[in-house]
Amino acid sequence: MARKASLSGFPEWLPEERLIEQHIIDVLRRTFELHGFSGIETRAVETVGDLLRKGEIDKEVYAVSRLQADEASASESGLALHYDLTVPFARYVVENSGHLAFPFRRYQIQKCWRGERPQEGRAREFTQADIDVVGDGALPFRYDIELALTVVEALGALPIPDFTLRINNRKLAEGFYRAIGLEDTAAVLRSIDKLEKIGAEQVGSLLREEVGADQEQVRLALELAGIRTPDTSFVERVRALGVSDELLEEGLEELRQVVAEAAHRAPGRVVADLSIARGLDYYTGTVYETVLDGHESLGSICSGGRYDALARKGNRTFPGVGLSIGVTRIVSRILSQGLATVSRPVPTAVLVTLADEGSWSQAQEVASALRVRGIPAEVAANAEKFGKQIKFADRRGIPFVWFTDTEGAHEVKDIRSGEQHAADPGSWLPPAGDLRPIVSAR
RNA sequence: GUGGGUAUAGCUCAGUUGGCAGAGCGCCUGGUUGUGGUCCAGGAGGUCGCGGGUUCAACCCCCGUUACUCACCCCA
Repeated sequence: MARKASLSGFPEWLPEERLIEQHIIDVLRRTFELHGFSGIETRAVETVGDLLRKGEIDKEVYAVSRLQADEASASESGLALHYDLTVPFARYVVENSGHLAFPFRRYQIQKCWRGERPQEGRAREFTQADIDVVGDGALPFRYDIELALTVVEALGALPIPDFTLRINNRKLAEGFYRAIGLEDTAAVLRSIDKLEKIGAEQVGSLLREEVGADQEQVRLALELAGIRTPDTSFVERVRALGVSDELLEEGLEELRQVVAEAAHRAPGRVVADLSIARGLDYYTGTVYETVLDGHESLGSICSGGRYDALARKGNRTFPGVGLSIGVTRIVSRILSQGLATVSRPVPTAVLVTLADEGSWSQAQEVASALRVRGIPAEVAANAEKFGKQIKFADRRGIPFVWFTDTEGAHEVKDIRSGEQHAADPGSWLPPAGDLRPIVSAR
């Protein structure tokens, strides 16, 4: 279950829990690199000016300053911890544009900080795993498809339940709402975004109150948002609403391409969901959101989209498309619901015991001989009774105990089965499943 | 920021009308004198979140406070 942290919202895991988190980070990194994304790390702080440029909510941002602040440290003033990885990446692209080859694809797995009220799945300090592709001036639409397929593969390799990647397109939504006379698309999207949570009727009231929509506009908006298909059949259903608009058509075609290819390459994992809005207003095309099936209340575990101007430098613009995976959100749910298990809680595979106090050095040689072949081993610190040394291993979940008698004969015991036999430190290997802790879905 | 809940042993939790601080699990020791786990016997372990108040007497009642937690908001 989810453990209390000493400070709410700043989770700290036990070793066996951390093994699960590390496994997830390892899987994501491996998948991203298989798809050719380069890893980068950006500093923890940005200037407040850079962070707020995207119009985020400033009260969530943690400011950073020295306790003994003085005027001389003006260059350090106005620093704050980043609350996502997109804004720092945008700055990084601008600063290093001369050294990067575009389109540039990168992954970035780092802590982020937001000063909000914590709950399960929402921490103040959390890890995000981002992938983005950014172009110089233009970025082929095809990347919108590729990014979706990459995260589907990455999430599919994690010890989590089935998930659904829901995809929509901002052009489609904006074109549609504009065509039916709803000009404040941002406000419309904010209301539509609540559809799953509060239901169609309440959203209808919201639309009437917030944007002054009439009966017919509410009907059409709700009809559109109610469309959810695992294939390209959403296109006909949108057309059947009888609304025509140039931007709407463009969005329809883009979404059709993404869903067609995704349905082909990752069947069952992707749906066109025209209710997906995404709060952030810098998205300009494809938008993604991912929920764990049966864990919808947890919220999105992976979301993102296309932005025409991730960054600007002089008269150059850098369009991008990217997704963020909420590592901490996923880990906290895995732990609270026991969705995954680890085969043992420590890295150690073998405890090398001591027959007497004088054999410590010899035991270290045994351990070294094992480590050379990649077998994690540790040596007992004292020549306690064997019963105690075995118990030491048992409590920690170390599966094997090594004995060397005074004549130098070696034996290894599997303390789960109790089996014990002669073994050679230079050639013995544990079963493959016991070499390292293994994380698996329950 | 708004509203609800909780706080007692390492962990999970009892604690009656206000009357000596409890259980299970875990831990330590011994039985078993250098091969654990089961069993038996014994043992250690507490600022009852913190600060006030009422009372002969407070874990219990009252006030305040802090932390945790759930929901709203928002999001990964």
